[in-house]
Amino acid sequence: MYMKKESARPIISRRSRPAKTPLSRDVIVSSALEILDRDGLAGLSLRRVAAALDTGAASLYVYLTNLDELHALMLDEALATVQLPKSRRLSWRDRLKAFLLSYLHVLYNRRGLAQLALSTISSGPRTLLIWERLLGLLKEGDVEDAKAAWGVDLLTLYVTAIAAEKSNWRESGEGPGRVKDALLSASVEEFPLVVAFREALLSGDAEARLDWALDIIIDGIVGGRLPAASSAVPRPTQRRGTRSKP
Amino acid sequence: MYMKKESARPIISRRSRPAKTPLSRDVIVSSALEILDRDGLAGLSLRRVAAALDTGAASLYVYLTNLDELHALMLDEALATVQLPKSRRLSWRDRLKAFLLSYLHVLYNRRGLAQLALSTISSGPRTLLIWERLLGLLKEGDVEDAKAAWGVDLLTLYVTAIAAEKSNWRESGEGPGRVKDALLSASVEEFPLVVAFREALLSGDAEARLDWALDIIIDGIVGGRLPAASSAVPRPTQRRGTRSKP
DNA sequence: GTTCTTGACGAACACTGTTCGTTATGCCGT
DNA sequence: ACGGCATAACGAACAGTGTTCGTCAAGAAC
Repeated sequence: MYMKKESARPIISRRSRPAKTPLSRDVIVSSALEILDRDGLAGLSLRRVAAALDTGAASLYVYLTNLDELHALMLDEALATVQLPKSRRLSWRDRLKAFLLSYLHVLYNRRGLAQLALSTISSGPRTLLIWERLLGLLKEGDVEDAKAAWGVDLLTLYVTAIAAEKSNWRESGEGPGRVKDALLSASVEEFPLVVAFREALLSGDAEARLDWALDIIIDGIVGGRLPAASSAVPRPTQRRGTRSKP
Repeated sequence: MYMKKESARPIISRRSRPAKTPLSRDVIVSSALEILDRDGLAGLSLRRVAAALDTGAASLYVYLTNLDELHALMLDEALATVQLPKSRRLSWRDRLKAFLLSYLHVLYNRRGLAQLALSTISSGPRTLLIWERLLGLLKEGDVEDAKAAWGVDLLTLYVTAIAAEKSNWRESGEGPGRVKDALLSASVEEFPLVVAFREALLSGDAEARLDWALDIIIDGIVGGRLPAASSAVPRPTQRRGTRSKP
C-alpha cells in the first residue's frame, strides 16, 4: 500500500471489487511505461493512461500530484532493469563501463525515456541504487571519495544526455542527416576547420563514440585532480546543485 | 531575405505597408526568444508568438515548417552571443574553458533554452561557428584531429546537459531539494555507500563541479587514446550519429 | 439505519500544434 | 487601366493536452 506524499492516510481503491483493475501508483506507472514504449513521449498523456486503465484522467490525481510526478516514478521504475555484471573476472572498470552501457540501453530502448530522464528530477530508490553501485565500483577502483562523488554525477549526466541525443535522432526519422547536410554544405571560407575535420566529425558509430568518451571520463576521474571546494572561475547567478546529483 | 527550405521562391510579406510589422523568419525567431526569456519553454507557443506579432498562428506556417523548426532557429540565433575571449595571454585551454562557460551561460541564462537545446537538432551557421571555434582551440592545443572531432561532441553535449539540469532545478523552484531529501533520508542498510558519501555527494556548487568536470574531460581529450573506428563493446540497435555531432 | 468520508470521474477551463479554406492584396501581362 | 493569377494572411476547425471543480455513490463508522 503506497502513500501519496503529505497524505498520512492510506488510499484504498474503491475498485477492490471485481471488474476494474484496482488503481494504485504502481498500476498507473506500469501502464504509463507501456504507453511510452508503444507511442513515445509525445504519445504519453494522463488521458491515455487513464483510458488504458478504464478510468478518467481526474482519477489519477488521487494517486499522483501531477504529470511531473508520474514522470519521476516512471523513470525510477524503469531503472530497476539496469544490470550490473556479476562476473568478478571482469575488472572494476569493465564492470563500470558495462553498467553504464546497461543504463544507456534502458534509457535508449524505451522510446522517449531518455528525453524524459533529462527533464525529470529522479530521486527514488532505484535511482539511489544506481548511485550506490556506481560508488561501489569507483571505490573498488580506489578512486578518492570526492572524485567518486562528483564523477558519478558526471557519468550519469553524460550517459543520459547521449541516450537522449540518440533517441532524438531515432524519433526524427532522419538520423544525423541534418547535421551531415550542414557539414557537407558548410562553406570552407566560413568554416575552414569544420570542413577540414569533416570526415573525422562524421566518423565512427554511436557505440564507438560512447566507448571512447567513457574511457576519457573514467581516465579523468581516476587520474585527475581532486575537486576543489570552490573555484575562481566566473559563475552565473544560480543556485547550487544539479539533477541526479549524488 | 530568407528562403524557407525547399522553397525556391522568396517570400514577400504583404505587410510591407505600414501598421503591422512585416513578418519574416528573423522577426518570428526574435519574438519567440523574447517570449522564451519571459515565460520559459512552457510559456512558448506558436499562438503566443503569433499574438505578439499581431497575427494568427497559421500565418507563421508560411515561414516555418513547424514548431521544431522554430526551436532550431531559436537555438541557432541564441548561440550568436557565445563569446570567445580574445586575449592571447590566456592559454588555449583557459580560452577553451572560458568559451565553454560562455556557451553554458547563453543556454542557462535564457529560460528554457537549455532544455530546448537538448531536444533540438541544431545545424545552423552559428552552431557550425561554435564547432569551428572549438576545433580551433583544440588544434592550438595540438590535439589529434580524431580526438578533437569526437571531443567537440563530448564537450558540447556535456555542457548542454549540465545547463539543462541546472535550468530544471531553477524552474522547479526547489533547487536540489528533492535529491537532498532523498540522500538525507536514504537508509544506510539499503544504500551504505550513498549514506557514507552523502557529504561529498552534496558538496560543491555548480560552478566548481563544472570546472572540475571540464578539466577531467579536457585532460582526457588531450592525453587519452585515439578514437577507434569500431569497438567490440555490445551495441544497441540504432543508427550511427548523435546530435550536435561534428 | 443514518451520517460522514472519500474514490471515481465527467465537465469545464484554458490552452496546444497543425491543417483547411477563404479572402484580399500585390504583381504581371495585355 | 484592367483583369487574372499567385499567395500572404488568418479565422475556423480538428484533435488533443493538464488540471481543477463539483457531484455522486460506495463503504465505514456509529
